[in-house]
This record gives sequence, structure tokens and C-alpha cells, in this order.
Amino acid sequence: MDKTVNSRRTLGEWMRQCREARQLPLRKVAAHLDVDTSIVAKMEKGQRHPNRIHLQRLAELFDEPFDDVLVLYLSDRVAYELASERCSDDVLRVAEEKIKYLRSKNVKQGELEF
Amino acid sequence: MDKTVNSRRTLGEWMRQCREARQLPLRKVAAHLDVDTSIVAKMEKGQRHPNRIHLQRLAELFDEPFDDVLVLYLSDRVAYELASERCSDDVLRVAEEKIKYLRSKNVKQGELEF
DNA sequence: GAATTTTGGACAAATAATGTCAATTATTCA
DNA sequence: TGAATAATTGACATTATTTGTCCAAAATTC
Repeated sequence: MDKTVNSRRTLGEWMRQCREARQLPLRKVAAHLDVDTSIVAKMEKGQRHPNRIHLQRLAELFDEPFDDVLVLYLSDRVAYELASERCSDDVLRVAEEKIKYLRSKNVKQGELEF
Repeated sequence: MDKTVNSRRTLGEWMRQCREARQLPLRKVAAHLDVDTSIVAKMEKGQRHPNRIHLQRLAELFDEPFDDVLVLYLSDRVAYELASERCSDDVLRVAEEKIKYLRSKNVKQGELEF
């Protein structure tokens, strides 16, 4: 649970730390992701979201398991969405139940349609 | 936590149950929300998301505390987003920490910008 | 079986997200 | 210092996504 990658850090901060640890300029990461430098700068600040392909490339570039990066990414989305809401704890607990519920419902129907 | 409203039910299912309990046609709810009937039908199936104003009107129409409806709504969004991901449990736990982190960061900066 | 209700899809309008570019600011280091 | 490189920022066009309306077809009710 307290994996080094994911604990109390945003995806952007993880990116920046990885990049600086390797002394790479934004340009290099940008080239690897095949986007403009400014996009990477914004990603590191949480102002832009990488897509799945970006995540894969980040994982390979920074030598991190893809799943960990994915968790980092998804939890970012949830966190940014809920950070300004008073009731975020309730939301997370209810969401956990609801996910189970949705899955069981879809298993019953034999189809996945999220 | 296990409030009647929120436990293991989607927002749409809650809407439908409330509506049927009162024997209202979609038309009536639609009028109250000021949208087309088909939108309400889709909301009940989770194919359309109500906005904040809709939530307020739903709360008053079905006589439910607004905050409960809000939790129902937000947890729906999270659940639909994560239901198809393998690692949703990790995501929720990391997200919880991250929310605290984001808040403390923004408190320090003295500004809210989510 | 007529009237009402519900469902679903096509469509246009509104909104949000994405990436490129260029200009400005900051940092590095010779 | 000052030239070169790096980082930040905002404007902009483009693309996706979301939203609601309208309409026609099913389904339900009575």
C-alpha cells in the first residue's frame, strides 16, 4: 500500500522527481512522450493529464511497473476531483461499495459496459 | 456510513426508486428538473449525469438532504470511472492520502485551485 | 386498442481537453 | 556578464466529450 511511488505524491511530482534524479531536461521526456515540452511541464504541475500511451512510456522511461504508474494516474484524477469537496471521505467509502455493486451487476448481465 | 440513500445503489437507481415510490411519471421529474423526459430516463440508467442544480432539485423533490445526494452523485462518478480498472482498491486508498496531501499543499499556499 | 409512458438514437450546441506555437522568464556555466 | 539552454506561461486552433432537444418506436396501463 505504501509503495514508494504512490504515497502522498501526485503523478506530476513523481514525474519531476524521476526526471531530476536522472538530470533530464523536459525536452528529453517530451521527446520520449512525443509531445511538446510545455505539455510535460504542465503534466508535472498537474495541469495536463497524460493518456494511456504516455503512461506506458513514462513507466518504461522511469523504469517503474506500469500498474503503479496507472494507480498514480487514476488516484490523481479522483483526488483532483474530490479535493474541493467537503464529503470526500464518504464519497470514497460509498464508491468502494458501488464499484463492487456495479461489477456484480455487470457480471450477472454477462456484459461489461462502463 | 451505511445511510439508506447511499448504500450500494447508483444515483440512477435511487432516483428511480424515489420516483416509483411516489408513482410519478418521468414527465413530472423532468418538469421539476427542467429537462426533457429522455434525459431523466437516461439519468436513471446512469447514461447521463445530472448537474449541481439538478441535484439540488432532486434533493428537494425527493426530500433528501442535499449532501447525501451529492455523495451519491460523486461516488457514482468515481465508481463508473474505476469499475473497469483492476486496481481500483489501490486507487481509492492512494486517492484518500492524496486528497489530504493536496489540501495541505493548498492550505500552505493559501489558495484553492483545483 | 387508445392514451400514456418509457426508451433509444440522431443531431446540434455547448463545454472541456489536447497539443502547437511563440513569447517571456529563469537557470546554467564559460 | 552574457550567451545558451531550460522552463514557464498563455493564446490559439483542433479534437473529444458532454449536454439537451427532438422524434420515432416500444412498452405499459387502463
